[in-house]
Amino acid sequence: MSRTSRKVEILHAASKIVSQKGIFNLTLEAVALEAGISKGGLLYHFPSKEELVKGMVEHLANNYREKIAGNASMDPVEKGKWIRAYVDVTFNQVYANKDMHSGLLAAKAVNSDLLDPIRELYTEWQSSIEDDGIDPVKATIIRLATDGIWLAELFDIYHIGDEKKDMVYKTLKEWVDE
Amino acid sequence: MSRTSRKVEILHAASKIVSQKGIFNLTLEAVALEAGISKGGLLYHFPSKEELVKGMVEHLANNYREKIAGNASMDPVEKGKWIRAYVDVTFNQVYANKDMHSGLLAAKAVNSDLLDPIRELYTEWQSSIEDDGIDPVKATIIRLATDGIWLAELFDIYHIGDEKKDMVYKTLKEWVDE
DNA sequence: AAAAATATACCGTCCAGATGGTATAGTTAA
DNA sequence: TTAACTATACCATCTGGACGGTATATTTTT
Repeated sequence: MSRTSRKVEILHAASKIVSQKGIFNLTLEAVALEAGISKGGLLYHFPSKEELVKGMVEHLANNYREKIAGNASMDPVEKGKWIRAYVDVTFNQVYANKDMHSGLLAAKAVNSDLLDPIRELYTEWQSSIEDDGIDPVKATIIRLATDGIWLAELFDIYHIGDEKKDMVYKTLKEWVDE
Repeated sequence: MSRTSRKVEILHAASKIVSQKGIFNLTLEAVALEAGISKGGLLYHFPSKEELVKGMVEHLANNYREKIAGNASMDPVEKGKWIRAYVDVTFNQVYANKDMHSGLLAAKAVNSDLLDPIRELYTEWQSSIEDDGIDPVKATIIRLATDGIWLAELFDIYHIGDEKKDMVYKTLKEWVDE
């Protein structure tokens, strides 16, 4: 247990650095400092920077997958449960999204192959969503719009206001049930 | 003329490096090599790496703005012309999109403030789109879905197939005219 | 018009500092 | 005692960018 939790602590420290100071400041020393550990200790857990980023991506991919699957499995209505889960989780889980932001940025910068777990996630979700009993094009557009919100937030290029965000959220959910 | 075109050549070289080799390989030496210039010559045109990235962002922001404005101004129908222009340009201008990708990634990595011109772009577009004679929530969702496509492509996390992309495109444009 | 001065557009080298990673010695817990 | 974990010292490499030059075009002065 101690091993696992230490690792997770380190991953959180790494995420924090990426989101607050940018990818270029994701140095081993900075991560060690933020995690309250020595550089040697950090390298004991993650033998290279690439392994560290790989760990970030895998961790967040697993979390996200579980969260969406859990949400879908608790939905009383079968039709459209996956797209509803995707929309709900993505709109409302702000904290998890920030992890996603950091992981994506770090992986894209360090080595694009590290994004594979996320690609798998998306492939899974896309097929669940298309096989969800509602019009697949409409479902895809709903998913894309949801992605548009969090990806624009990731880059800080456009932050939708709270009221407008709410209206978009409601409209998208209505479309699922139409 | 020679000054301007040299600068643009350098910016293209920088974009190419970012898109092909990632942000960590955007070094002054690599850009100089790709642009067929010496490091000293590069630094003559862009006195620091930050200035180089700033140049990338400003260049692509201006190009994009002109392209969308041009498209909107040539639309015979007033109602919905901005959202139509946004959808058309974003779906169809693949080359310009790649520049956008590189510029965003570089700016986000080097210094978030460099993204300001892109933020302005989005603010302008958003207000044009909302003041375009069609339901603003619907228009916003159409824009978000469009963003979702190119931002997912930016990260290589999800590439929509051509036929599906076409169907999404058609559906979005129908919604504009409904 | 000739000479002098200045500006523009480059080039290649050098270096301090930062960084990823190794080696190694020490500590704690089972 | 052993395995899990931590801390420190160290090294080789890379990078931004400062710097000193060169060549050519343009302007100013005489």
